[in-house]
Amino acid sequence: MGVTIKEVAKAAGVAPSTVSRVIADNPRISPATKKRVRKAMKDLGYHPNVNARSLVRSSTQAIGVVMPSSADKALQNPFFPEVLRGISAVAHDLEYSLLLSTGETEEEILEGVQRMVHGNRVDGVILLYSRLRDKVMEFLHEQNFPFVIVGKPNENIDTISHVDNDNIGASKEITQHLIGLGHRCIGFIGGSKDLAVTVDRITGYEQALQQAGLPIKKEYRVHTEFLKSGGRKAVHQLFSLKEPPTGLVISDDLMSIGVINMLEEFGLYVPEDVSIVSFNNVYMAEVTRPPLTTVDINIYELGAQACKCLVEKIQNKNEPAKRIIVPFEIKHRMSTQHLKEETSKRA
Amino acid sequence: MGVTIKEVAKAAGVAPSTVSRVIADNPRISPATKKRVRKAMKDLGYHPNVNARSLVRSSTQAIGVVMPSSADKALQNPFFPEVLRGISAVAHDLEYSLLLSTGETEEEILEGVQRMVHGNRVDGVILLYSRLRDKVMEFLHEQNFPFVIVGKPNENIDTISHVDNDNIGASKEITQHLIGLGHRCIGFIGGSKDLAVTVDRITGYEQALQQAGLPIKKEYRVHTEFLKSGGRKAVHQLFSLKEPPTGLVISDDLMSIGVINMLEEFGLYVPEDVSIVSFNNVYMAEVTRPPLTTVDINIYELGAQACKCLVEKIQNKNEPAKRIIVPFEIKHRMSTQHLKEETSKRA
DNA sequence: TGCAAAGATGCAAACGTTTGCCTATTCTAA
DNA sequence: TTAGAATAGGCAAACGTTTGCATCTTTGCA
Repeated sequence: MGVTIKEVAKAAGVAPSTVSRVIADNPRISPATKKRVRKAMKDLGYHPNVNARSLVRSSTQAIGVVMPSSADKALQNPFFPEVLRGISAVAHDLEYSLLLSTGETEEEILEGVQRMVHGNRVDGVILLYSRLRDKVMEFLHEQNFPFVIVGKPNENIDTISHVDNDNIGASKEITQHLIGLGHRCIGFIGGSKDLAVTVDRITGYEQALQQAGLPIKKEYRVHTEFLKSGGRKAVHQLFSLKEPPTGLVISDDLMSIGVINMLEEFGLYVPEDVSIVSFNNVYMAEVTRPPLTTVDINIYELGAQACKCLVEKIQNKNEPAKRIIVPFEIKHRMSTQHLKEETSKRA
Repeated sequence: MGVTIKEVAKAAGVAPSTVSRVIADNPRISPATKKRVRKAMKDLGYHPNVNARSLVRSSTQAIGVVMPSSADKALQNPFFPEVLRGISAVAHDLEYSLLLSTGETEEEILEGVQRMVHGNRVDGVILLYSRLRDKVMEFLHEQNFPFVIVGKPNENIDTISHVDNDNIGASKEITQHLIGLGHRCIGFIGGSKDLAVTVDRITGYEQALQQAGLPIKKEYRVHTEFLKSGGRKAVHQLFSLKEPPTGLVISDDLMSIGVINMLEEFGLYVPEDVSIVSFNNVYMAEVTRPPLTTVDINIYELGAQACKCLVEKIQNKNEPAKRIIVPFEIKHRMSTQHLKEETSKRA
């Protein structure tokens, strides 16, 4: 079907090996020959067969991208397209292909990844999530297969390359913002505690509280998958406390939108009644009502750096494990305001 | 590095070809031998090298998925993760891998696709968008390479397999819903007219208007990329008309959310002042305020069908071109209401 | 008992590259 | 003039499979 290197060789009157070297731009081939061969390639519409190449080089020019389980709605989070955009940009530059892997269950995902690495389909893998005792991560680690995590590994943090934000710092800073506005009762809403990112953001939140001499109350913390019925109940409880929070640190913009909606049902408005800050700065955060004060974690860069880092690791097997921290930036918008007098008196 | 078929053969005391046939579960191999070989495979931890296999079979078990240009924010639309989820599910079942392709510009995307097909990286391609005179589509079509479009091709509709909704019907039906609520002045807000989906939804909208004896006014139609500054201006204009619309058909849920926000700035509330219906039923539509009345186009199924259809085409080269219509369903929620008296008198 | 048919397995070529090593030609310099 | 280096290119093996065909056993049946 396709035209092969041999046909090009014949057309150009050289040996296949010469054509191969022309493709690789090997200096041992004279400029004149190169020109001739290139013409033949163009004339015949030649394109190298990557499978054959992969076979002998035992390296595909491809990297696997592993998404979290698609069972939950988390996948609908614009985080993923955006990080993919970053990965894709540098992959394209470096002439790498992207192999995607998802599945409904963790088991399915693991299968997919195993197919990828055992079958020699990819040279390395990017993990788009980081959860406690993750099978996929364990598998890659024990296979000693090149991979990098977007986020922060829960174990082996020094031997696993990862690119992350300073989530503790970011969370601390944005919580301080709330404190600076006079809030004293500040709640935290986040996803599963198995997610490293959740843990870090709680830590930062608590650090800020502590540093300001504010009490850390367990009942101010709610963990919910993604605003499903269970989530509603939790938020409802939070605002049924004798002393409900006046400020909320929320781990994700999309959650914020859900919470704002829910609060409105209770007759509570943002930012008049409760101030909200969150994370990620997805596009919706700008467009929603009110626009969200949120920390921009630079998702695109997260992806780009991860891809760059992975390729370095692939090309040099004993590149040391790296930890790359991409800077965040707080976007001040309309979802927070100074604590109102009456409410502050209440405290 | 990896263990090869030869080593397995040696371990099992058979020829490589026998091992190969065991992998393929060829009936010519006796059950006893199969068992022995399988044991050897397991013991040695054998996994076939897909590149070698692809080379001789000249078929990778992979399909390419082409996303639209990531330059605009459209990629942040949950449509894509969802359709990917559908594709991924059946791909996983059929043991196909997914190769992703995006790019900032159309040129970049085309490059990516060419690399995919020329390099023999994929057996077929799914296009996740359909726009007028699209280079990628033209390329695939003239190469006679197996592909299917999610959406509706603008040209060669009978020779290009595609899976789509009845967007004309859906749009007509949802517009009729608005009309049924007493609305007489109904606007349409959608994306680029180059997108087949936009055209269809306009058509349905106009059919409903016409059938109800309502005038079709050009000034009621606005096309905007995605709620950028230009979009704001257009919506502003729309509501500065002497007779502004009381109902809006919007081509995408995310747009709806933006529009609702914008209207609020003008002191207009949904659904009290203007009723809104839109398309897609993304998860946000349920959670936003007010919850959106929208047509559920069953995005997951769109993806699943596309993948299934593509694989059929791959496995049987002269499978005829198909057109698959997945049913829609209108989700009635809170973004519409009966036209208020005063307003209807105005007309 | 003999022989064809069926059953089970092996041989080797082929897929399209890359690359280590060899060869032939041209240069350089003593 | 010639040995040796430098330059340019070719040969053939190797990568790990699949598969058409050949081969060797059995088996069944007359």
